[in-house]
Amino acid sequence: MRLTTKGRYAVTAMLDLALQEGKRPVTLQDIAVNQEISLSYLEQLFAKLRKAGLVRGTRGPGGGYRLAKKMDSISIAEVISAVDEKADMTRCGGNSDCLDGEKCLTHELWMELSEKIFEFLNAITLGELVRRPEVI
Amino acid sequence: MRLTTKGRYAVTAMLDLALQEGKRPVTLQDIAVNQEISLSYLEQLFAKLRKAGLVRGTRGPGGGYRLAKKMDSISIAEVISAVDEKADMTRCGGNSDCLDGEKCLTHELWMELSEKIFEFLNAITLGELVRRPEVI
DNA sequence: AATATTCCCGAGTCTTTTACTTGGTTTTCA
DNA sequence: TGAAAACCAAGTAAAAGACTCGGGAATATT
Repeated sequence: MRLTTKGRYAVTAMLDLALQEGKRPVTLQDIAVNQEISLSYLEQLFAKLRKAGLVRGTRGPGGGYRLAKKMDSISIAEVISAVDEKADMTRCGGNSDCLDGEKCLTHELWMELSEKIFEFLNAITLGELVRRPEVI
Repeated sequence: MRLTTKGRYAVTAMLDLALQEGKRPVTLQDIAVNQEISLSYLEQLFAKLRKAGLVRGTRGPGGGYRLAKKMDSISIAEVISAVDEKADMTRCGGNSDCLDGEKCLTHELWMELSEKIFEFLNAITLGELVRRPEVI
């Protein structure tokens, strides 16, 4: 579970969609201005979000993006892992027997922590975030 | 609160130190082999950890690094923020009035989430991680 | 039908961050 | 004295992040 600006862009954009839910679909142009980010880069992020089944785009004038699922069934972890290709952070691939058993103990600990972070972010939905306060 | 491989290296290394606490100090050479990372890069990370007052190094043969504080008073968040220079993830600097008030609402939401993540990682200490299971 | 608006797509480039390399110096133990 | 380690700094290579450009394809409005 990586947590970088890329993930932030995605989450913030999804929050934007969630906030406009029910109204007209949100255009990438709007979000681009909103977040001060390039349109084309956003398109690339949304291509991933779409592939992950999180958003649905409609073309033409008046078109834009909507959430593909209910905002309460979209977790933050889902959004983040949709956009960043997780490049095996452990290098020993979590097989937990890299060279010496002793030596990999710290890796194992990291994996555990990493899992907890995932669970944490997986337990928060867009819906909950939008319905503040007392998010968590 | 960024969460990247750099932070992972730092946390894993600190866990290593915590596990060896009481024994001889741990050399960077050991950690370098352990984590399959370059010695010099580790030195750079440890320079930051040292400046943050998290580790203490002793030179000469038989030397190495030890934790500078009790492992129970070192949080994961502390370790991570020691190594990565947080480059303003929001761009509006959290002043929450970037252009239009409405437009910055999503930023605000992100800030909130970000804070929660920090609190989460700040509540976990090296000590707790080492004394598994049931970390959290 | 024509046009403008939007999503969609891919290839390339610039920038920043990560990670490494090299070549040293200091301290300290044996 | 010599070796083992922390320290330090400057530069380079590799990867990821962010952007640019140039087009398509769908669709609502005129």
